[in-house]
Amino acid sequence: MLDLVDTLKLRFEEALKSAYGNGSDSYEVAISPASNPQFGDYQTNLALTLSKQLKQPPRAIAEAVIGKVDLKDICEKPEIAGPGFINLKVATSYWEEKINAIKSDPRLGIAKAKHPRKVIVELSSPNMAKEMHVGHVRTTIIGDCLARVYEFAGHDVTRLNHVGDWGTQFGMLVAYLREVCPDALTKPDAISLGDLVSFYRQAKKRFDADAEFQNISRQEVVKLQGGDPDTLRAWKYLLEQSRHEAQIVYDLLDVHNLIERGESFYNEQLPEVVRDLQKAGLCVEDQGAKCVFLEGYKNEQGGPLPLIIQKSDGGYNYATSDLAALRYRVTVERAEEILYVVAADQADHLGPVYQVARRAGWVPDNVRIEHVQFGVVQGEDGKKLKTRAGETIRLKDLLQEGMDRARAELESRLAQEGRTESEEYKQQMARAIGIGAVKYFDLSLNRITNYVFNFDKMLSLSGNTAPYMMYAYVRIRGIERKGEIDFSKLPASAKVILGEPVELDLAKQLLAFDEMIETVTRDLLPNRICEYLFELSQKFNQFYEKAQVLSAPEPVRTSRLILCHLTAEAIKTGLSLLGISVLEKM
RNA sequence: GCGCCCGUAGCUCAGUGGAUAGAGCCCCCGCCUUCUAAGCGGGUUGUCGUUGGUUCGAAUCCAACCGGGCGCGCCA
Repeated sequence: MLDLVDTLKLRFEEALKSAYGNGSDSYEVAISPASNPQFGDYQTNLALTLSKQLKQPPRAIAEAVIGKVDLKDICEKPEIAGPGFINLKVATSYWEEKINAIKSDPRLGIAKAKHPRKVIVELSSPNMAKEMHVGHVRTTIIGDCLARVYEFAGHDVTRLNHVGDWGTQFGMLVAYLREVCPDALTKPDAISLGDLVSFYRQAKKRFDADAEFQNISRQEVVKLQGGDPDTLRAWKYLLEQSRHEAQIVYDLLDVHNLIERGESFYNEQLPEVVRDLQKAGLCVEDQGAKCVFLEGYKNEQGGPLPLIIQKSDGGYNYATSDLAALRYRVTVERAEEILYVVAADQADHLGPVYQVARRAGWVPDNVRIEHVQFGVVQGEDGKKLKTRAGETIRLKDLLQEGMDRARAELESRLAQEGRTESEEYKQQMARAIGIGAVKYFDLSLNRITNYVFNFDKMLSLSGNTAPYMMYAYVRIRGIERKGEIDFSKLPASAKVILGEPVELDLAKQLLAFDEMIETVTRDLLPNRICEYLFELSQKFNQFYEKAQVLSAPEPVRTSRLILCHLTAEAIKTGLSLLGISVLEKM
């Protein structure tokens, strides 16, 4: 109810002006949801905030403002409580009017953005020399979720997959394969990605131990960057393999429309980036490397800390390609908002990159650049999650285990209830529930904090989990089936009547959808969506217990059917923002 | 050593300037002749890491300290 909040704000600002005259124009009135339902729906603490400025006790201000404010068409009489809180209880007739206004709108009354922004979400970004592992799950899921929310809000969204497809890691791999498995570099399908991963490991080991091999690897990098056809072809085969494997994971996660634009894309722009920084007077040569010294960062001795943009050997590192990427996104693509969905441990890398880009004058002031950081996925030991053997966990395996566990649970449940479902539907259920549970668990936690990965908790079917939301949805579909009703064909003339408290609570929650969307685009916290959906599902389940739908007399029956319809749309839409699908039956 | 993030109920976590700090899990009790009980209702649980400070008001802002995670000059 963003419009209601705006209206309340305006009315209180007018009342303030009329009570205290000029000078009160500058008073910003904050309207917030009531801290406790017993106090009503909204509250304003303006009397407390302005007490000092107006040199009056809060309660006196509250009295004066209430005497002036006109809210008859919206609320019951405002009440003053405690030290000077003003509590507002919105009239049921007002809620009825609002819910009836959106009753046939699948967007729940939410308008698309008046001024769509060009938004780039950088997400996933796996290292193409390796398989995707558990470390990629958060960036992929959170990034996709934010992209979906921005799309829903009507913005122009690009999901950029900034893959690691360049630099030393590939030189090293090509050098190693040239030696032990030359076929891999000339035939597209000579090795599998699994082989590639073990080759990568061996190559890395060799690289760390063997100076001669390091030289050879660096030469391969130079060849690659210089466009040597042999090396380039080998590089392309490696990428093909890797891409194919990554696609399996993206399909499982239902993440689409990724635009792969890796580090290699910016290769040609790197010299320009350095020249730009030189022109801007930011570039300093130090110990043979080209650097930009940072503001607000110190090195270990407390001295100035540089961001190295060109190494002493003339090569470039990832700071340069990240600068090139940022410059390209802002100056060529004209992005107005760039979200970097990247782990929190990169804060000391991205902060300097943003700083240098701004100091170079590439980024207009109104462009929003955010490091959407997230914590580590930990094992039970509180360290980065690994297998018992100390290996990284493949993302594909992790998702498969989620589906397997969901499938097993489902089978035993169906057997217990003597139900039969088609194999196709069972697969669909196992996937929706298994993948949904993994995604939901991650998205329901505040992204900033680390979390301990726990399959049992993740796949638990009660509490704030995906299945709880999906089940509420299934219950609604059940009503539609049982009553042989088509929600989309309910009579246009029918009205929602909010007679019971459970109906009123449900309607209010439905009308809060727009506030949730706004919060998420502001704070970039997907857990707010989960919180909203959990409350919505709880309110629906309470409604379901206390308010019989199909057996109710008209016009209550149709009124409740409309509420069911709207709730189903809200859950479906909300889950779709998380990238989770709904089921007709469970 | 320096920097960033985190510390809230037995466990997992919400809550980032306002009223008596919330939810889920766990545990106990009650509710299926009625739209799927993967549900609903009721009950127990707190030095908000510690100590100071700012404020009419602090879990929330500031400082120091303690504990945990992560990172730190030419890998990405």
